[in-house]
Formats: sequence, structure tokens, C-alpha cells
Amino acid sequence: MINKELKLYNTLTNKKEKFEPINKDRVGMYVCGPTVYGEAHLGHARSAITFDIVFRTLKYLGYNVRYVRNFTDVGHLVNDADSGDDKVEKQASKENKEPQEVAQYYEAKYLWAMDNLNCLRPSIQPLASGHIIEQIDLVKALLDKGLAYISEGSVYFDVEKYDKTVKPYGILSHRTLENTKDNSRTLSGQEEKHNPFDFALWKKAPKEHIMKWQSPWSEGFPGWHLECSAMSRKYLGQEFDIHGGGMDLIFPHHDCEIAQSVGAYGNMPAKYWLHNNMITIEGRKMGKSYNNFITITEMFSGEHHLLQKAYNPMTIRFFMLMAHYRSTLDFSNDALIAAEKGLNRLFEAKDKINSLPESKESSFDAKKLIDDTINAVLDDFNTPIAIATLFEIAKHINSVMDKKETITKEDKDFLQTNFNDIIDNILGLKNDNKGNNEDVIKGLMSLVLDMRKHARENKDYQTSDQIRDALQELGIEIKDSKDGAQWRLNK
RNA sequence: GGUCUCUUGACCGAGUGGCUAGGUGCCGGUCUGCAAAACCGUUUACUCCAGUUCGAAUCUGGGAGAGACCUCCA
Repeated sequence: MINKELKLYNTLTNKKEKFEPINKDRVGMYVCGPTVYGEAHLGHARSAITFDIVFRTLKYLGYNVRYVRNFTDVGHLVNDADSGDDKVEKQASKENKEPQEVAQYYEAKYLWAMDNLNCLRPSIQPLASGHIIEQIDLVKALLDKGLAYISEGSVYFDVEKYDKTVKPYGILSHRTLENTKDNSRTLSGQEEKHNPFDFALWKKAPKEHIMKWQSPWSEGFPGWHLECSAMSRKYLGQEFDIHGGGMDLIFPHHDCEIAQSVGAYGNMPAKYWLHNNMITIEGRKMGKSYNNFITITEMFSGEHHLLQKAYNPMTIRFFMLMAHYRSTLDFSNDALIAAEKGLNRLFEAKDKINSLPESKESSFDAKKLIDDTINAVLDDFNTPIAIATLFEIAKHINSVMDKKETITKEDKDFLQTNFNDIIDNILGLKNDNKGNNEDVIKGLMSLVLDMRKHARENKDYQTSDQIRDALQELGIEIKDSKDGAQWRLNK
């Protein structure tokens, strides 16, 4: 264990707090994952990257972390109670596929994208559809406590009763029930509910609904917030350390989760609630509902009208880490390009450490700079400060290389270990600038063949033969024809 | 309408009551046959108004603008 203090901003208290795990060296973290009815976009990436940093930092500190992130493949209603449609199912009928088919497809795509962004896979990635029994049990527990009621085959959470008899509703978003009452929209089809702000725990499925399960109340499906309460409890226990997600989940999602868990089991599910801010695009939140999102696939390929070019995964990751996770981050090509160049500079410095000339003395305090970097990360995951400090170190590395500064062997070894450790393991930035080799080879070949053609036109057969022979050595066969030269790689 | 947040230089983006954040760009330099790359140096700043203070971009009050949540949402 590394004996350093980690501070994190707790939405519950609106304060930065010292992290003290419930168990000495084990940490449980639950993060709300995506609803798998569409492709992952930059917003999903931000959330995944944010909590990847949390995960990596905790591991760096020596904690044994169990990181749980769910896939929501069922149960999120499109439009409150009035339609009863399920997002996954709706998408399925649109694509003429089985709901499970759609969910699995997007689940795989999501994982592919996050793997590329070098996000470590969570320890457990449960599916909502695989935990119907646990969710039914939770509904039962709430009914037993009298905090839920049955209406027309559906079960609703009695928010008012909970608020009066158990705990104030809305403690995470810091709003009062009075406040919520005043502002709840009156939606159609809510006659089943006692109050408009009550939320569904179990919904009776309309006959055309495909995704449905047997329950004591009706053939139906679980309510919007239930899965996270049920699954976090199953894998992390009744009380765990960190619960995370996007800021847009604070209300109602996380407040409902709290109400369900506290109502059923008596205690707060998590101690620390962490929320990442949104990615914006032209000042607006990026999201499906605004139809202004860029998928990660599009980022990698550059095929989107707002993209000037393709961006590689590490550029995207670095771009996100250059802003603090609790600030909104505005998407722009300029910022991405700036990130790309900056990251390369950092990688170049990293590669140089090994070949630095050693001296008797160091002209700068490597230990302090590394300390500053780590302390920045430990101060509520302040990656922008950490990165700024890494750039400072990079500048020193370059200066030593230019013989304007000096470094001892000891400091050099220290940097080699720690600079790399921070970049590789804490920030999770890896230098895999392999790029698209095929395009490069094609370009190179047309260039080489062009030069050979010129040589032949000038009757410089010595050069043209030299090119052909050298290519032959590399396993590239040249075939001259009337229409020019063709080539083939014999491997 | 209610609750809350934000407003920093050409762009992105940190931050603290007093000391140049950092990146990208621009400009200058080193290097170079020329160029590019690389490296070094430099430059422009805190939405407006009033107040507290020896001193505020940072605290307080007010104005303007933007955004988030209040409905599924990372």
C-alpha cells in the first residue's frame, strides 16, 4: 500500500473529502454503464475514462478493487409511464431484430471502443436482464416495508411515504420533495400512480411487448432504477465505497437508487458519489436526445461532418484528461489536434529518458516533480495539473538531452520508472502510433515505382534494377506490363 | 418557472487572495543545402458594475450571457 491521501469530491456532501474505504484495503466501486441500444459516443467515453482513472488510481495506491459496471439491456422506459416502451426493444423492432441481438451487438461495440481507449475492463459487467430475480426480490422487500404499492399489475415506489418516514427524498441532488412536487411535469397515463413523482419498480407489459418476465404482480419488466440497486448489492454488498456515473444521472436515477436501497435495507448503498460532467458540442450537451453526438467509431474513422480528420484513441483519451472530470468539456477539432501534438511531445520525452547523459548532479528536482504529478491525481483526479507537471518534466528531459541541464543516474532511473508508471499505469496512455500501415505501404510503393519508371525513361537501368532487386529482397514482386508496373507482396 | 453551475489570452484548459499553470497556435532562435520535424525562448488573460482588502481573476452583492437538471440520458 502506498501511504498517500486520496481526496475525492462527493456529490452527496458537495465537498471534497478524504477517501476512507469501508474495509481497510478493499474497495467496491459501482459505475452506471450504458444502455445498449445504440453506439457508444464521446459522452460514454468520458464516463468510462473518468472511472478508469479512478480504478487505476485506487489500484496504484494498492487497494484491491472490485469495479462493477452494468449493461442496461432492459427496462429503461422511453417516456415515463405513458408509452411503456423499452429502449432496447424499440430499437430492436426498428432494426427488425431480437432485443437480445441488438443488446449484444452494441455491448460488443461498446467494449471494443473502450478497449481501444485503453479503459481497463471492470471486474464484473452484469446485465440487467440476468438479474430479474434480484430485482423482483428488491420490489418484494419494498412492498413488505410498505414503501411500494401495486396498481394495475405494476408496482410503484411511494416517494411521499419514504420521504416522510424514512429519509428525505432527493438528498443527492439536494432538492426537497416540495421542490420536486412543484416541478414534476404532469404526463399522460399516470393515473396508476398515487403521485406523479412516484417511480415504477415493476411495469406490467402491454401485450405486444416482447421483453417480459413472470413476477408475482404481472408479466412485465423491471423499472428504470432498479437494476443498479439490485446488482450493486449483489456484487458489492449492502454498503460499498464508490458509486459513479454521469452528472445527468444524479436526478432522478441515483436519488431513486438511494431511495430504493435505503427503503429496502435501511442504509445508504454507497459512501462516495462521483459524477463526471458532460461533453458539449457547440455549447450543448452531447446526447442522443439532441441528436448531436459523435460516436467513437466515427472519431476513429473521421467519418462525421464535424470531424476534420480521424483521431486515434489515445488522442481522444488525452484530450479528455486535459480537462478536469467535473468540468464540461467542449468538443472541437482544434482542441483535439492540440491534444494530439501535445501527447506526441510527451511520448517523445518518455522515449528519451533512457538515453539521457548522466552527470554527478541533477539540475532539477525530479522527485518533487513526480510527487507533484501524483499528488495532482490524488487531489480529486486532477489530471490537467498532473499533465501540466508531466510537460514540465518533459522540458527538463529535453534540456538534459541538449546538455543545458544535468541529471544523475539515480534520478534518471527514478524518472524512467515513475514517469513511465504515471503515463502507462495511472493515466493509461499507451503509445501505439502504428497507424494504418496499409495506406502507408501503398503510398510508398507508388512512390518507389514512380521513381523506377523515371529511371527507366532516362535509360538509367542501373537504378531501376537496383530498385527491383531491393524490392525482391523484401518479398515484393514487380510485374512490368504495357500499362505500367504492378506489385505484389509475397509473404 | 424551480434548483444549480459556468463565463480565463487566437483556441483548448487549470488554478490560488499577493509568486509566468500547461498544451496548441503565432512570432523569434538553434539545427539544416532548402524545407519539414525536433528542441529552446517569447507573446496576448481572467464577462460587466460596485464593495471588502494594503492587495482580487480568486471573497461579497448586483447586472449580462451561456449551460445542466427538473423526462430516457455518460
